Amino acid sequence: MIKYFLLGFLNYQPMTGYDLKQTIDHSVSHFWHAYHSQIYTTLRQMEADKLVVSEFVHGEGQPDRRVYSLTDAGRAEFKTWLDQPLTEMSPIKEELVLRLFFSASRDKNSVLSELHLQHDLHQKKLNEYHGITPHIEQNAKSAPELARDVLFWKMTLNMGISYEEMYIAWLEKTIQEIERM
Amino acid sequence: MIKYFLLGFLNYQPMTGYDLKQTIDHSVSHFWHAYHSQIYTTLRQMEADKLVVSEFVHGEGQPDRRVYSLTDAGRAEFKTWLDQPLTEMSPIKEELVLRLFFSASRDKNSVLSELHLQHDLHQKKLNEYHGITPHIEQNAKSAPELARDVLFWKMTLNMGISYEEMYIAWLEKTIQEIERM
DNA sequence: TTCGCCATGTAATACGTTACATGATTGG
DNA sequence: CCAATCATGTAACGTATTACATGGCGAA
Repeated sequence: MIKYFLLGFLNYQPMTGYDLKQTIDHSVSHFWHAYHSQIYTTLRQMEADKLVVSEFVHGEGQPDRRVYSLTDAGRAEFKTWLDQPLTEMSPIKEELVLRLFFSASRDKNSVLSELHLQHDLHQKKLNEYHGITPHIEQNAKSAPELARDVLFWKMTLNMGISYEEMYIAWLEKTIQEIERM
Repeated sequence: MIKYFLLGFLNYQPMTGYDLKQTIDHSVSHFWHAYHSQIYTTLRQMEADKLVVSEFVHGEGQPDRRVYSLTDAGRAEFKTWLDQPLTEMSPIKEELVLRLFFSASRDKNSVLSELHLQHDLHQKKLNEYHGITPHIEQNAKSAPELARDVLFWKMTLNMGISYEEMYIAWLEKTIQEIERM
């Protein structure tokens, strides 16, 4: 999976492992994440499989960088992946909900404070996402050739926003129910 | 993680690996899942760690069963886990959204049919969840000592329902936006 | 001078997933 | 008689996560 991810970003422009990590953290963190260790090792493997090629750029004053670019084979592999539709749902693993499932025996106040803490975290995420919107708009203006891409990026951001709004609403409802118990 | 999961269920009553798999699939599939291979090996390991003990029951006519029960150490370990609150958000990995992010170059109709397929899947899940509700109610009547637990189980089911409703609404909005492109 | 950022990697471990493997019973 | 369900496990592989490891630059 991370392979297609990296291919997808390198399809826009050549990048280093570090750039890819930054890009992932800043633009798709609402639906995916990856560790830098994973990114570097996967890139190496992809080069062995001839999906990418790297160029070592010696930085004068700056740190050295290894810049990866797609090969034709890499571009083809990416296209093949995109063209075969997803026929399953992505599984969910929500630790908070798992903990709540077993929380009947717990002290009411410690459950409540745990839920309040999560409420804070999700509220912060939501604010973050709202902050990204103008960022995307700007991208659209400065690079008109990406106009169509920008529309799709916005749709994925909307998913992040919808998810957090839903989560916050559920937390508030749940907190009220427990308080009333 | 799966360890605490299994401890949590065994805290209600002794069970076999098979029972645990069934229970997980039927009662918490909206926020967690596990493979039977994982369950059996984890149970063995937990027995080595003295968190559970197993009793081999030779089935006359029926298949043999290995029934696991919690030890005091297992019960304590579970309690310790429950008592230390979760301070982070569970990460999301949504393959559909990842694919959509890179879909600007794709044929509009193949994107749309992929989204329609997901719409179907999520609609089916939602219907399934609505089917579980009376099941839980019944559990509450036949085992009054679980009344408090049932309230928490319902809250987790509400999360599943909210999630699917949100997902379906987002899909419908996204489908409309792509159709208008 | 210390913290954070830039930049790269490796190693070890833990966890998840698919596939292999067996065999009895029950219902259509 | 065939498929589904009950019931248990192992093996191989693949991916994720944490920790280790290095070093320069710039700002407070």
